[in-house]
Amino acid sequence: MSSRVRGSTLERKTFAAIFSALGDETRLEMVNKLSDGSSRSISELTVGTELTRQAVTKHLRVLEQAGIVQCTRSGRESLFEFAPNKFQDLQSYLETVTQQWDTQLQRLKNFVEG
Amino acid sequence: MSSRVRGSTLERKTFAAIFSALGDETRLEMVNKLSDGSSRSISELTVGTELTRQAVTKHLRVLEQAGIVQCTRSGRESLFEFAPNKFQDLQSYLETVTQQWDTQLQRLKNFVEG
DNA sequence: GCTTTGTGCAACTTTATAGTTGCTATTAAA
DNA sequence: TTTAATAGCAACTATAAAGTTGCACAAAGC
Repeated sequence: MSSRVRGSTLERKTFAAIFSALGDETRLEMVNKLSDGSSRSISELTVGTELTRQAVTKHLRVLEQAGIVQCTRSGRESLFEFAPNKFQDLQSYLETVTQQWDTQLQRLKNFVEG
Repeated sequence: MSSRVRGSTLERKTFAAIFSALGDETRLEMVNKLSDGSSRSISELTVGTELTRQAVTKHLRVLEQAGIVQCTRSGRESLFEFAPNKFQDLQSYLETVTQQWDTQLQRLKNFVEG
């Protein structure tokens, strides 16, 4: 059996990693912040949260690992910015699954109706 | 600050739960199986996996809790089937975020150029 | 009635994740 | 050149998640 998902070159494992990275309120909050296109330092992203800088750093690394954000070093700062590619991959994945479901359901309907 | 995500009535917490439920290879595999529209029992869904029935049950309950699958009891069987609504919610969410990103990036571009 | 099949519940182990504290290094500012 | 700010690394705790085993119970089948 193929470990790939139809309509994409990404493996199931990769999708799971992306979903998992987004499966946390704090990280969704960060993604939401960064989706305004600006890049922010770890300290900036820590302000307004109830977390320590180190906790925020860990979350950012999880997002980076999954490819949802990108990190560049500038001086003494680590700047993070949103990277939309993986989001588009997820959209494709969700589309594929729902389309598959639609198609098969229609097939079943046709069969029942004769 | 609002705990809601623009363009949807679902709270961030709910989205996190759905993403989290999909953030597991085994569960993605199950979703993939069930996306053919048919409903299957726990035993059926256990066949072909390396897991015990109880482990599979736990995974299915996680998916059910997140609203990704539905469960109906029929005789002595618990039948699970795919429920696409939450998938559509996710699609909306992803769209919203990427659109927000596009918009803000365009705004930035206009500012720089203008 | 007895057996098989499908399931649920509870207790337990193992491992991963979230979060913390403490220390060090580097960059920028005074 | 001290001092502030920004961050990385390592060790640690606490909690959640994944998976197991064992037992009990209801529904079908013989």
